[in-house]
Parts: sequence; structure tokens; C-alpha cells
Amino acid sequence: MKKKTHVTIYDLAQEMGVSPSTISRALRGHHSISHEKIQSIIKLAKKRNYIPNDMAANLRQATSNNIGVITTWINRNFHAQIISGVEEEASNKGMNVIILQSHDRYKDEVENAKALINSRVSGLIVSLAMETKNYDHFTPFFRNHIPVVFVDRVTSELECHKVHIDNVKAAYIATKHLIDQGCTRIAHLSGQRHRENYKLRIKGYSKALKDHGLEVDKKYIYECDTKSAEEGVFATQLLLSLAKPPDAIFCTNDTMAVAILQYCKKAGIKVPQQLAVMGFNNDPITSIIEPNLTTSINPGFEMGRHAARLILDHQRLKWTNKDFKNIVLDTELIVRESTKRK
Amino acid sequence: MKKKTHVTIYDLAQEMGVSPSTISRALRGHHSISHEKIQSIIKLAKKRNYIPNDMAANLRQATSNNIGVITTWINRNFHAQIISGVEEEASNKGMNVIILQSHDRYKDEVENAKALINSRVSGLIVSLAMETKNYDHFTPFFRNHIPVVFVDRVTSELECHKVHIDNVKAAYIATKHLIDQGCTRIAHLSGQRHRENYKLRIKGYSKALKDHGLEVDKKYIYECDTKSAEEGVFATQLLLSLAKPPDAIFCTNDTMAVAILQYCKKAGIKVPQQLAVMGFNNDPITSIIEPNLTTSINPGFEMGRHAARLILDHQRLKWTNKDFKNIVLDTELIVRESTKRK
DNA sequence: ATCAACCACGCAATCGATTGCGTATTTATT
DNA sequence: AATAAATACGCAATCGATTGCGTGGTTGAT
Repeated sequence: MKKKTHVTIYDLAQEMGVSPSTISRALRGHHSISHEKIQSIIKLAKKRNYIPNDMAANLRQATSNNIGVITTWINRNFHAQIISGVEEEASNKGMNVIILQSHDRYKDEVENAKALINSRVSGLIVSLAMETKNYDHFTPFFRNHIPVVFVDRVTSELECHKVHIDNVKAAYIATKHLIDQGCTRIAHLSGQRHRENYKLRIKGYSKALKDHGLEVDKKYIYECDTKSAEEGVFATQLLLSLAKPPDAIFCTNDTMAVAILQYCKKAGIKVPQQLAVMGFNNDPITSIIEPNLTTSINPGFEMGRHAARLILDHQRLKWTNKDFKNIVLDTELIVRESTKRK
Repeated sequence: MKKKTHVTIYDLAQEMGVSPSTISRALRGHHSISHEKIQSIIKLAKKRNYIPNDMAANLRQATSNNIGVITTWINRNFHAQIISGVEEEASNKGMNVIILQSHDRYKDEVENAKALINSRVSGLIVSLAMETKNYDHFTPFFRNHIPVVFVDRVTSELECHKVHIDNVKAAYIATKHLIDQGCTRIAHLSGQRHRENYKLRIKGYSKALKDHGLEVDKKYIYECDTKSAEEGVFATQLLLSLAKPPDAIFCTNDTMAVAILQYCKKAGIKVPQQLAVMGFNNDPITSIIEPNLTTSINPGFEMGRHAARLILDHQRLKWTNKDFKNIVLDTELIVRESTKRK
């Protein structure tokens, strides 16, 4: 006995005594099908529990209704925000979102890219892994005219859509705030410099120092690997053991900054008097930790929405591979107690 | 001019002078193709940047290599953990994860279910929306033998795979802890009772009270709608304005508990002496807020892994629709300062 | 020498929906 | 009245990979 499978338009066609084309057209409301026929076909489809097979349709149309997302860690607030934004924008246009995580590893990112191109996503949204220095795994997308959007973790080595913040400016403003509070030995816990975000933040940080007559001391810049709580504390201990320990630490994420605050509490270091601490991203924890953490808004959710919209627009408006959008979103410094010295 | 599209096995076949079948078999390492031919085909495929079209393969094989996930809010820590677990387990078996959020709305959940059945996911993982009381939108999955796994937010109205914790026990242990600390008027901020998790927690809470000679006062049980920070504070204010205000509040999530701690600080209410506060889920914030929040571990990541594994096993072992697994994971009470009265 | 068992591969159908082109019947236009 | 245009639908190819069945050619066993 043949295994019973899903009901198809052929089944409906046979039962109605019309052709499959008519069923297909009726179900999509094609104008050349009479109104009554459309109604009765819809009725029959419901009755027979007909379920359209998107795969078949997509194959035929050489498209797909899903957007691929490669992120580093889904369970980090900032990235969850991005995904949430993408999903929100995509799903109300009938698009599905396929999510893969790279765990900040190059190898995983390559695997993910391969999986997504194989499944013929109609667009790709990527937040680059920390490790990634080579971008060849994205060329199949370009070659096949599949739009790629980088969010937050972008690269200037590739020409394509980008959604990010002005990292130089954000870091400059953050650093300037510390200077304004009277800090003179400001350290910076950054990410690895080859990842542009961090390079740019170092740039903004450095520029702010120079602009205000402070020298940039390399010993004060620590390039983190994982940017984990542990690493933040480790780096802080290292910095505080210097001959001239810093009187402020500007962290490139909130996780480290919060960990430092906790460490300071244990170690009896007064924040912000002895050490001003500043984070980045505006995670929910920043307004819960005591003292509250000064940080900068990094609009993950909005980034996600914009990224998804770019994919959608790329399709809809049939952009060529030259119409690359570069969307720069606003950030904002949120001043809280961890840096208020005055 | 014909628009240039992806390279297919037909293109490769033509160039090699063999049939498409041979290409297909070679690429999948079929034994009936000679070893040298396999090698040269692989080489050619690489040279021509051949990209397999999973959609075509899936269509033919009446399967798909993606798992659908319907969650409530991606950007809530607990749910992000679940998704992360699913992705982790799925992706190293070559499966992709499609994520949709219901925002705790019934209507969205129905839409999501429809989208996922249309895209022919090979399995569905669901954490039910708060609003959902009717489960008919899942019957297409059952009818088509697509495995469905409920995680955390399960329902007893449907027979299928489930991954959750023992909510009665967890709530019992939590409540007992408060009793042990000398609390006698223990309130409970719950979710809507029709969602089983919350009903069961209310049950465990009530049982603990009764078992220890305390009466269950309905005024002390508040069923939250959104379980947001605001709602938590609102409910607390309500409870504290009672003739006999509670001396402990057991919240069904950490968000509310943390908000209450913050409120208490402002309002000058001493925690835990005047009011003991307890959360649920063990979000990262719980160990950051001061005083640290007592809570219960809710193993989201592990739940996600188990759920994905069930889908995978269901496929691999060709389970029938009767082999339903009910996985109950361990929880653990994490006692911290917010309830330590002794 | 003979029959079985492989080996290496091709043919053509198949998965389910879409769509360009063609046809036959009406309706509208001038 | 004659041509144009719209209506209502069917035929068959198509998207790209998979696979049951079939066919010659080898190898091995008895």
C-alpha cells in the first residue's frame, strides 16, 4: 500500500475535476479563475486539510521564504535582541528566520554559511565571529546574488549592506565622559583588534585621550579574547597591579564591567572614586547592579529590524549588487553611578 | 539571454559526460560509483562552485532538514537558553533551526504553526504562549506524523513529547524554604492558571503551606498577565496594602522578583526581614542584584538540547506516534540573601 | 564452462507547485 | 458586423536532486 502522504493540488484537482493549474491559481487568487470556482476550491482545500508545500513552490520559483542569521551566541542579550528584531520584521512579511550560532569560531561560521547557502536562504544576516579574518565563505552568496547584511560586527573588507553604530564616536563620547569626571588614567578593555568594532572603539578612545591632552598608554589597552566576566576580572587585576594603576576602566561590554564592579566590591575598591567603571551595550543588568553601571546604548533590536528590512527591500526592489546600504544607528551614553565622580 | 542561475548536477553531468544520477550518487559517496570517478566529480564540483540545492533534495525525499521552534520571546533569557540548546544539538546533526516568536499571543502562535507546517519542518518544538487554550493548530503536525515536543510550557491536553521540570516539586521546595525561614504569610505571584506550569506551581506552593499548618489564602495568590517588572511591583503594592500583608513573596519568575527587590529598596522595606523575596529561573541577574536573589534553577539550555534530541531520535528511530517521551529535568533551589532570615 | 554476484552507471519517473502559451467562449467597442 | 479584449481554464515543461529498475561487463566459485 502506498504510504499516505500530504494532500496535494493534484488530489484536489482530481476531486474537483479541474486541472492542477487551476487549483494553484485559485489558491493564490489569480484573476483568471472565476470567483465561484475559487470559493469552492478553497472550501475543498480546507475540507481535505490541504497544506501547501512551500518547498515545492520555492524550488519552482528559485527562491525561498527564509532568511538566514548567523550570530555568535543566541543567549547573549545583545544578540538575542538582534535576532528578535529580525524575526519581528521578517515574520510579518511571511518570512521565516533560520538561526545558527558560530560561538565566535571561524570554523563554525564557515559551516553555518555553507548550510545556509545550501538551503537557499533568500538573504543572510551575519554578526561576525571574533575569530573570523577570512571572508571567502561569503562569496557564494555574492556570486548568486543573495543579499548579505552585516550587523554590529561588520568588516570593511567586503562591500555589502551594513547595519552598525559609529563605534569611534561612541567610544569617544564614553571616554570623554570619564575625562570630564576627572579621570586621567583611563584603561580600556577591548576585544581583539582585528575585529573592526573593537579597533574603532580603541580609535575613539585614543582620540578622546589625545584631544584632551592625555597620553595613550598601550599598557592600558587590554584586548580580550572571550570578553567574559572572568577575563574582565583578570584584566582588571593585571591593570591594578601596574606601577600606575588606572583610575577608570572603559569596558567594551557590560558583562566584564559588571564583573569588575562585583570584584571591586569584594576587593574593597571604591567605585567610582578609586576606579570608575563603564560598560557598553546597555544590558538589563546595568541598571540592576549597584552601583548602577554607566554604559552606552547599542540598539540590537533596531539593528535586527533594519537588517531584515534590507533583505526584504533588496528582494522587493531588485537591487543590484551595487546598491549597498550602510546604516549607522544612534547610540547614547547612559550615565549612572559607576562613573559619577562629581 | 537566460538568466544565469546556480550550477546544478545537470551542468556537471554534461561537462563530465556522465548522467546526473552518477553525479548525485558520487557526491553522496554512493558505493556503486568508482572511486576515481567520485574524486574527479568532487573536484569538478568544487571547480564549478557547485552548491547542492537542499530544497530540491528535501522535496524529493519528502523531508526537510530543519526544525521549527515556536517560543514566546527570544530576548528573554530563559527562552534564549532553550533556543541555544536546540541550535547546539540540531546543528551538529546537520539540521537548521527556524525560530518564530508568539509574543505569548494565541493568534501569533497559530500563524507560526501554519508557517512551519507549510515549510515542512521535520519537527516542531513549542513553548506555549500564555494565551493559548486551544491546541487545534497542532493537529496538522500529528496528522502528518511530524513530531512535536513541548518544552517548559507544556499541556496535558495533548499526548506528545514533553520536556519540563516538576513544577509542583520545585514550588513546594521553594515554599518550604520560606516556611523554614520563619515566614508565615507567604504570597505567590504566579502566571495565569490555565497555563499548566503556573497551576502546578500554585499546587506545590499550596501543598507546602498545608503540609506545614499554614492556610492557603486566595488573596495571597496573584495571577499575573505579563509577568513583567511593572506588574510584579504593582502586585506587590497591592499585597502590601492588605490588612495582613505578606512577609514573603514567591515569584514565578526572576524579572518580577528583581523588580520587587528594587522597589523594596526605594520604599524602605527591609529584605528579607520584612519581606522575603524569591524568584524562579536563575537568570544571571539574580546573582547580581543586591541582596542576591534566592531562586530555582530552570534548565533552559538542557531543555532545548533534550527537545532537539527527541526530534532527531523520533526521525532516526522512526518512532510511532505512541512512543511519547516525557522528560522531567531536575531543578535546584539556590538559596541567597533575599530569603535568608536565619 | 556456467551461473551467481558484483560493479559501474544510465533511464526515466518522481517530489509538488508554478507558469508560459494556447484555446474556446463571452463581452465590449466602434 | 467585425475586431479587440477579457474571461476561464488546460497542457506540459520546469525547478534540481533522488532512486527503482535495468543493462552490459567482470570476477569468482564450482
